[in-house]
Amino acid sequence: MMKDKKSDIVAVARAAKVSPSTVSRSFNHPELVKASTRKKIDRAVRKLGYIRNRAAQTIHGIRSGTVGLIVPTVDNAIFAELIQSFTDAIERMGFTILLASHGYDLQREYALARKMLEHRVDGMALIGTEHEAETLHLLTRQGIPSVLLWSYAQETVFPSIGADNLEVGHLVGHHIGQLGHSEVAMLFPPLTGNDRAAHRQRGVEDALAQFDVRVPKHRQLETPYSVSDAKDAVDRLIEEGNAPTALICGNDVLAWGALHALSRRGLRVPEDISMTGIGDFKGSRAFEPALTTVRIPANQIGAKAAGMIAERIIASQETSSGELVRPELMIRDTSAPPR
Amino acid sequence: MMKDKKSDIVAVARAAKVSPSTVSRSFNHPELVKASTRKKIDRAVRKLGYIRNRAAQTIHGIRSGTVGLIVPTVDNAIFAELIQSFTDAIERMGFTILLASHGYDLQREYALARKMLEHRVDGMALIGTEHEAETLHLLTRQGIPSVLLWSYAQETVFPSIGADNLEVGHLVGHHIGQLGHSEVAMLFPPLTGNDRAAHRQRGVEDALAQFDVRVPKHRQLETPYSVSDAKDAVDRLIEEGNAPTALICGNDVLAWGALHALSRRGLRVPEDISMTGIGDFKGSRAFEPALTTVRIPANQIGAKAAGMIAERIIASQETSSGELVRPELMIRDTSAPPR
DNA sequence: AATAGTATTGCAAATGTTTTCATTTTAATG
DNA sequence: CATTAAAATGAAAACATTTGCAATACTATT
Repeated sequence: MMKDKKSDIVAVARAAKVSPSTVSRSFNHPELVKASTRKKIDRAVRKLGYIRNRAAQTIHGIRSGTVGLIVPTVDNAIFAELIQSFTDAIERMGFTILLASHGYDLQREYALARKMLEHRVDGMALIGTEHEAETLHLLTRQGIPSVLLWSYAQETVFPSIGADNLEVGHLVGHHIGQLGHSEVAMLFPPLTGNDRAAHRQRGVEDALAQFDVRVPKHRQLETPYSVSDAKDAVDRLIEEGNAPTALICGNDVLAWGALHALSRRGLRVPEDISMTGIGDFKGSRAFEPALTTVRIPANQIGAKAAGMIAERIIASQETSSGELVRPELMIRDTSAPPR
Repeated sequence: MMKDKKSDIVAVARAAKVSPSTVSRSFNHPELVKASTRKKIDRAVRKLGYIRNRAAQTIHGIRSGTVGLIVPTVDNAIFAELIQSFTDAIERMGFTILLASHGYDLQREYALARKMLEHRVDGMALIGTEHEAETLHLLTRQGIPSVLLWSYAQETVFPSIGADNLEVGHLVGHHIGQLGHSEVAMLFPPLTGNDRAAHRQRGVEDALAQFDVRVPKHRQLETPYSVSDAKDAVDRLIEEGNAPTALICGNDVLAWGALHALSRRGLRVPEDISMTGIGDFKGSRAFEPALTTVRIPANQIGAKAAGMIAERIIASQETSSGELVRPELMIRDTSAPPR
């Protein structure tokens, strides 16, 4: 309103009758300034409504206090949980998050990473291990502490923390194979630019192959991550009379859609068709019937990644080379032997 | 790696054999520098891997190019869609988003807002109309263009864009009342610090009152936004033999959980119990049975809000005083007259 | 070829902090 | 009360840019 004049550190200094240096110190090294002056300064700050300008600090090579997080999409149960836990943890360490999403377009991811670098983020977190060489190169060249979330791989430039999606896929493939299914269908999202999905699918196929099970082309469904698209796709599959005895879904969201389709068609799960998801998102356990899926602990991954990146930022430690999080097969009510 | 020396604008200038001023200009006012010099500069930039430092620009009163977005939580279908559309739109306008979540704690919201101001965000977006006076005061005093998303109210300090949640609640209440239900239960999230939920519930009660329907205490369920909590709560309600003929849920997530509970209990929807949600999240239409709910167009709200805030930032326009988005009752398969 | 006008460029000041170093104040010691 | 050490403060340089103004280099015109 009125006191909008200008609130820089010198205005505060003037109001408190001290020098700007002292004001600065009272913020950054309070132990170096006398308690009484600190009090004066605090009063002036309050009176003027002064707010520190991090941009001006950042210019001094001081950390900006921000961490960039680039995800494929926010609007998806998968990443929502991950984003939440990551931001919570990173925030607790005093950082603020710069968020952007690229819609599974890795070129776009590069552009976004650049933009974040312009903002001088102290660290970067990306989803998955597959990225443009350009992007990775940019990050290493600028020496930005970075981590890759959600999937794990050994040979990555940056530490990755997450599950091995081949193993994840293997888990469900093996489960279904072992139950004795031979008529299997798969429902996955588009694989390009999505190492998670690609590896999972391969894992499933490899595991199934051990049981001499092949999934024919016409039973390999592909839809975006969307309940209704998944529902429609499965609905069509059933209508065509191609119903398998087991349907393996690339993630829980797709499985939910598929479950709805079967429900509408009057097919019983798991009696008529077995179904598996991947992710164990919130809600999958509560689904009726409870979904058999693979648990990938997003919370844990987010929190650990945050800790790891903060560590790398603060201590410049090159230490940890990532962490493999083990997925867990959650056998619930949607999978059973074929009749 | 090696070329890590230091890449400031003067290094670029040196490499291109021009003055720093010219380099700066070639970024900010390219039309003022000769094409050939621009080319030289570009080459130097590329060679050195120079990345602009927005912090240093921001110090000149130039916009930081960031917008703060503070939400109650990310990990929720409700906000996920909103965040996605808002960030997409705001990004398209050249801004980057600073994201934080306060977990329905408005004191925390204040602290987060402050932190964002330290980063000199160009604008702020908050969810809902209920906030600490402190927060609002802070924002106005600093003259930060701000908008309130998701719910609409007239008397707000900042323009709000969203639905009138009284109306939203009224819509479902009226629908259920008109169908002839008198044994009604409600399932809502905690109301404190959540104007959306509070208004909706009041709207429902008001509408029901017109049909002389009262919802007794023991049929007013409260759980956090969680499918499984909702499921458990409804499960308990049924078990106690208090089954109503209609269950009004504060949002779709809760309705999903409730639907699962009924499914498990073998109750048929809508034959035995009618059910309504609020929000029309992705997946509600595909649910089996398809959920009767109130559509609040998150995409639209997010995009419009982004436009509005960008406008206020760029043109300093005080113009638009917000926008009321009309909710739409989506009657689908979960509501019917009581038997 | 000289002139005027315009297009480019550079210089230097300014932006809001932090930090090093020097100076002043305060407290402790003899 | 003088002396010394420690504590507190201030002055000025530094950080990476932008920008107003002045200087220089072109271009077209006569």
